[in-house]
Amino acid sequence: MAIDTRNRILDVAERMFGERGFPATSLRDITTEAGVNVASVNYHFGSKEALLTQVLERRCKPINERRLELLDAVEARAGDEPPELEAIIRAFLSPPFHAQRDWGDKNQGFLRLVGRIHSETNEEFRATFAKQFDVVFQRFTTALGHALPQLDEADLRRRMLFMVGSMAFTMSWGPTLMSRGSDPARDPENLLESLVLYAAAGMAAPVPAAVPAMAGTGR
Amino acid sequence: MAIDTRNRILDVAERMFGERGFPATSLRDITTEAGVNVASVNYHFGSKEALLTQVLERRCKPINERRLELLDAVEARAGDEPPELEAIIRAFLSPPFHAQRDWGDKNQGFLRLVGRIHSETNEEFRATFAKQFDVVFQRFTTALGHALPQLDEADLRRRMLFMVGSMAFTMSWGPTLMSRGSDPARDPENLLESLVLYAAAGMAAPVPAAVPAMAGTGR
DNA sequence: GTATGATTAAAACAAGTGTTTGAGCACAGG
DNA sequence: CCTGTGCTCAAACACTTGTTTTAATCATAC
Repeated sequence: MAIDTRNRILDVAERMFGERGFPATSLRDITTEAGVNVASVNYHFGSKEALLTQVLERRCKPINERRLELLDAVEARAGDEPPELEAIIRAFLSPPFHAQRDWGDKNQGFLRLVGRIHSETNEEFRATFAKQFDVVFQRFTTALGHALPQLDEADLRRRMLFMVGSMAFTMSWGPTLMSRGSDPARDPENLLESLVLYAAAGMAAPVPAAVPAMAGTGR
Repeated sequence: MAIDTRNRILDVAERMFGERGFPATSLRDITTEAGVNVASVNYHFGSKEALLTQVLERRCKPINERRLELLDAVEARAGDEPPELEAIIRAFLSPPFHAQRDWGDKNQGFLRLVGRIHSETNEEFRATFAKQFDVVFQRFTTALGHALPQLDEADLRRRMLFMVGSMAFTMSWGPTLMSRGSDPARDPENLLESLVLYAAAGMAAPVPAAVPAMAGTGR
């Protein structure tokens, strides 16, 4: 019964944190819906924040492992050549989207949760959480740098920021905002393909002409 | 003194909502820092949520008005031709970035708040808030549709989602994440230019299922 | 001067928060 | 049988939340 309670809490917490956000979800909301006692959370996890950590780790670990797997494959296939831009981006973006598909619709709230992490937790927690992504981010930065040698490091970092932003936002609100559209727009696979193309084009955009801080834009 | 109290509450609330998020910020946090009584919030604004509305409106209204102004200018300059893609995107993206510059550093928290709105408020509030953007979104959708006739509506909407996502994420966390980088990376003007180029290239990316349109497409 | 209406202040309100407690249960191994 | 151990439960804990109340204060017009 113990492992069962644990998982029921994790499932409900994942969904509710995703739907309402972390601070706006109370432990009683979770435990009531899960049909367990309030004290179970502190018994099994220690605290509300520790519960959030567990919720995130359970899903993020396989996603990030998959990302690295795919990147390994891309780099192996490229040999000594610089790897293909679109393939790198797909290796980065597809695991979370496929996770959504694999876990079924009922767990789609998790992707919203990931999108929220960046804006709902305090700085310390985020720093801890970000460690899970350190190696992933490092590996992909290097790979993208090889595929886009014309970009300096600042440009590369900025564009990765843009890519992560569109990914996080899409995972958070894509399903909701697209729900009044046609069927294909809701299909995660189509959404992913669109995003890959968009990000690849953006990444490969011409480098800015290094504006000396005052070009037009008067106002 | 009344208007003074109001503004002091608005300023502190804007910053704190941006830094910690809406649910995580208590009225007592705000009023203590602002040096006013707790009851002032309910006296002057009615409720915590109404305060958030006021905070947002005070900043968003001029931003959206500026967006429409700039779009008008772009369309007027284009005449009967389809307007230039990059110009449309710049009309959409530059006002919030310039707002950051114009309001000074102490109000930079507001942009984080805007980025957070999409993830920290309940559905009803967001719907109310989104009305402020209805006309803006409609106008820009139309303009982008003219500049990118090869995109069907679903693709266009998806790519606008991506663009808004990278914008929101950048405004939320760009300054934080870039703070350990070099100086130019932190300059809002450079960040904006990078984002415009990135978004323009992404918007103009080849459509997935369509015939491989020849590079350039004349025009 | 006082009267009037707007603004502030301290205090209390009811409800909700995360967490802790200690009694109770089931069930293993002795 | 009894003794632990792992777990669940209702209750209470101390505290914070947004909001309301009531009285005091202020500026201003009569």
